[in-house]
Amino acid sequence: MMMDLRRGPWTVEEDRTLINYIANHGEGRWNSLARCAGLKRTGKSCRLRWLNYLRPDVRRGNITLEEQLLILELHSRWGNRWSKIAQHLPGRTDNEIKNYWRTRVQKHAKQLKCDVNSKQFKDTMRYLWMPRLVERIQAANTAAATTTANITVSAGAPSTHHHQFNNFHNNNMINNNLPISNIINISNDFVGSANYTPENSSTAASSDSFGAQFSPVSDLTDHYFTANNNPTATTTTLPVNNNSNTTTTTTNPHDHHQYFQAAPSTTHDHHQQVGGTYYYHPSMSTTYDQNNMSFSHEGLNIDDRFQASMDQNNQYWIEEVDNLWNNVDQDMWFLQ
DNA sequence: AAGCGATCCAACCGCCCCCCA
DNA sequence: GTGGGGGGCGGTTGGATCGCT
Repeated sequence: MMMDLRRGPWTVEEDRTLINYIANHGEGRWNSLARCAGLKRTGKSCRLRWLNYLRPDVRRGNITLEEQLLILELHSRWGNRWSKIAQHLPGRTDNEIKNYWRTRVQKHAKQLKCDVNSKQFKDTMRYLWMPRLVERIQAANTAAATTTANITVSAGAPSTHHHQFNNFHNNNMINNNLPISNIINISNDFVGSANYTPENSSTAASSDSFGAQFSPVSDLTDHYFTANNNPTATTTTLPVNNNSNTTTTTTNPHDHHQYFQAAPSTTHDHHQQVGGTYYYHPSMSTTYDQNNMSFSHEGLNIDDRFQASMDQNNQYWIEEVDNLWNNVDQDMWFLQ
């Protein structure tokens, strides 16, 4: 029997129903899940809503420089294998990466009047944009390293999302004035970061770097993300809904976190992780030596690195993420 | 302030593969 | 072996928002 199925945007009530159901019964078997939860949605719709939006470890906000670099690199290897690429960017969804690629990269290819699949364009990516990214990442980190202590977390890029569950994530990731140590500690999955250091950064786009290759993906990503298994409770304040200015102080987010962790995952891909919240910070964990094609770790521990770079980096990646794509003239010259 | 094109991104679609009865 | 359901994946759409004139 064909029951009337809802389509289009999810309501807060539907979200809540899905979240509660998954918290109690786990995910998977999406069609029966949709039925049993009383959602008038297809299983696919539920799956997508959960994986791309509601699951607690989904990471929102602008794509960082490091993430851009990784996306370019991985895409050059695997093409449009979005889910495969997403596996190497914790908290990012294939959908998000795909959207990023289409809106930024493909748009730029169009501006340059060349095919996104052409060798020309791929060379431009590898030999111009990627070194350019590396430079910017290094510049951001160099500036960040000069920043000193006692930093509290301030809003980086204001989220355009207003949904209560997004606010939940965003509040916990960057928008709360929590001490850094708390932010770090409520993570029990990943604190990911990276720092590419080209051998000769001031001429990274010059001929010296043209032949340089990045290390194999496994090397790259193994070094990108390091685990932090030190969960600690904290408290936060959540907006009640998008149309209201009222807020409510809930149980700590880590309780919520544990709540989600109760639900076992039954999927088999990169979405396997149900529990956990990513607290990623894009800075200064690992240094990539392009000449030796190897990585090395900085001596600082993760808290120090995080503290030292937080403020600066927030500023930098807002300003510089867009600049990557704004040198059309230079790119044109390169193409010729 | 209004109109309008550009941009973003959540959600959907269709195809395909895998697994199990 | 095979048919059907579940689910993964890449491509596309459409509504909301942005930003420029």
